[in-house]
Amino acid sequence: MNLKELSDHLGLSPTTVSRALNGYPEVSERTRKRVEEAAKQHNYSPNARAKRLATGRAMSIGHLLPMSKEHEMVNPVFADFITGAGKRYAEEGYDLLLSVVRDEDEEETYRDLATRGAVDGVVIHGPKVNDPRIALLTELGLPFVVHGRSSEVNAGYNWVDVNNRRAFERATALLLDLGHRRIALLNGLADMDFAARRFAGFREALAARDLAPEADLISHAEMTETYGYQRMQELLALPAPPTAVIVSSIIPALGVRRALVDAGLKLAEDISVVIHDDDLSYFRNDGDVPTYTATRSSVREAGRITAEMLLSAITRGAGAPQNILLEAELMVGQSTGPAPAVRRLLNEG
Amino acid sequence: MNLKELSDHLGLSPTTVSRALNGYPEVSERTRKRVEEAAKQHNYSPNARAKRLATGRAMSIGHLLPMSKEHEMVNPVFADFITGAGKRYAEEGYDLLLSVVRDEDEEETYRDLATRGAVDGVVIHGPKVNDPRIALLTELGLPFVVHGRSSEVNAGYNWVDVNNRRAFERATALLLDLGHRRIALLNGLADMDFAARRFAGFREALAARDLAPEADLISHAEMTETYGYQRMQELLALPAPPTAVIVSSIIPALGVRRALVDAGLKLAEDISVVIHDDDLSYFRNDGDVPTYTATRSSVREAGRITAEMLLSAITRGAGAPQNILLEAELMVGQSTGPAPAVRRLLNEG
DNA sequence: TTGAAAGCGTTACCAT
DNA sequence: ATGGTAACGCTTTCAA
Repeated sequence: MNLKELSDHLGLSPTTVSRALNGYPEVSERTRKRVEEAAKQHNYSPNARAKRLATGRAMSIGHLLPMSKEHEMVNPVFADFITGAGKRYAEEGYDLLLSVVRDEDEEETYRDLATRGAVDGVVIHGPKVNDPRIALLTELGLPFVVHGRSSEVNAGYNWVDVNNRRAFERATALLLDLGHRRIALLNGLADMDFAARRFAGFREALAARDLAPEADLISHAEMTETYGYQRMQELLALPAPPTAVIVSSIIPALGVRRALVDAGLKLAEDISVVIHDDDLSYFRNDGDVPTYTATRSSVREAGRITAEMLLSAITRGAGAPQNILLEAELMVGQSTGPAPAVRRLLNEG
Repeated sequence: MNLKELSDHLGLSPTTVSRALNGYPEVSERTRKRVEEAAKQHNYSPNARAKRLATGRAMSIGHLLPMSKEHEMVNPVFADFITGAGKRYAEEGYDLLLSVVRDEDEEETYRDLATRGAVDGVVIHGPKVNDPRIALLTELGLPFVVHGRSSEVNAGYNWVDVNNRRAFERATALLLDLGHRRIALLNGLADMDFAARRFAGFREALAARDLAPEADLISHAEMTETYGYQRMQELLALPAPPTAVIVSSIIPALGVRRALVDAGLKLAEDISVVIHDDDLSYFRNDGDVPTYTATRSSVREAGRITAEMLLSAITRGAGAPQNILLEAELMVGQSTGPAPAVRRLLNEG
């Protein structure tokens, strides 16, 4: 059933029926009631295709996941994020369009999306330190929000990010306070913005105590379990192994744990491990496993906030760029102990 | 730039330009060339909203993820699957619409999607043993493909599934051949179709040797690391613990490994572990970690195949239901050894 | 408060 | 081979 049929059936004009259904004030309460009931009864909802053409709005939001040729992994955080955002879209009658786009045809895909008018705005995932998509979308005039930031881009733009720098500064400071001096960092790929900010926080905590990061304790790579396993083995083989390790995600942390177990080492006693876990919700450990968890933020809530910001930019117009920085919650578990040498002193004293 | 402007610019009618761009045969080669060049130069692509209304097709496919109130976890396989499917859609000019729908407003969401005409077809994820969505979509006349199956639904419908039954039958048979008799199964939620089929394969392998599954060795739960950890501890505490364990996913398997390590047990020597891993691709272990891997299938390829089937159902009409059963590849690693008692015999002999 | 009619930007039918 | 025009199903402007 379409609008014309429904209005014929009611003995009203399509105009009035449309108005009644879209909450226009100039329609009488009596008519509105009648129309609404008839619509429900005949299971009518306006044809999305016609509505989109008539209003000039796509009523959909694009979520664009970058995927380079070498690194085909999709961030696990994504599923949770999209759940939160999708819910908000649904409330406002928007659809969520998902597109996995390879780096190489990035520009074409974005231009096409804009000129086709398939979306009213997009969310950018996985921003690099210097991400070309921001300039591109600005040029295209397509409203967007970045999930994360792109530090080397100077222009203003909308973003929602978690305070990665601060989270890693606090985690590092925690370990330093426990007496650790050789702290390893297993970070994500160096060109990812979140990884750069985490590294910055790490460096700042050290600098505050006049310490400098040691190159052989720092690594950047895609966050797989294998990475954690192999890297931890390398670290243990160093002349002076670290007494503590900060891991950028739960996935490589699983590998780290395996390497420690293989080496017969005990968490918190022989070595301290701090994990940052945007990802933890995915594992649903219910507070059980990694007791050595350090920080966590609600990924789903971030999705909701991002959606909110984008919808606002679309409906209420661009205005000044909006930025929201979410603070990660610090949780300290039993796998963070004093440095071995420190504990020896404590025991002796 | 829209069609009218482009055609004015070329001194042609919109009709001709549209035909040239859509590959109709009745347009002269010379004109087509001219039109194509002008379109590229002016960065013209037809407005998706207008096209959709004119053709009566949404040119988009919905992917519908169920999410119950209690179990908010999104299957990690999903990201890979959607990448494969999305690529195929893009090739055919279709957009991918993603919707996370809660069980409670399932019916309303589906009806709305159909009457709004927002999609030309949908892919159903995470089917239950008896999934009401199949009857609903059939009634709505919306083309669909199920990723997985719904065993207790008798009507025909399109599906793409991996041979879960066979994979678990083979895994179980492998362990039985190695001499194991007390084999535990850590399965997914009992009402999920994939879990039911895996259990069926497990039972069949036992039955083929006149063995029956033992209730205290079987468990069904959401596949978290915690589940693997706690369940493995329960199993080890049994009067007669299992000599082998089959785990339905890599996630709980990580918990199983942790429990074994905690208990001071060695894989393959003290206990055998077989993991089924649709999920493994996500971890990108590059053949390193779980050497105790049993089966694997290419999730991305499954996505592509599913997309292909749905597009065919949409464009070439419904026809007879299509079904594709993908075989899982069996890989046996070093963590599957003979049963402890068996090995003792071998050593003594 | 209601209705008629003009758009939205395509595609597709019918002429030429 | 090309063009005029209706149609797709809504929203929105202008009249009444």
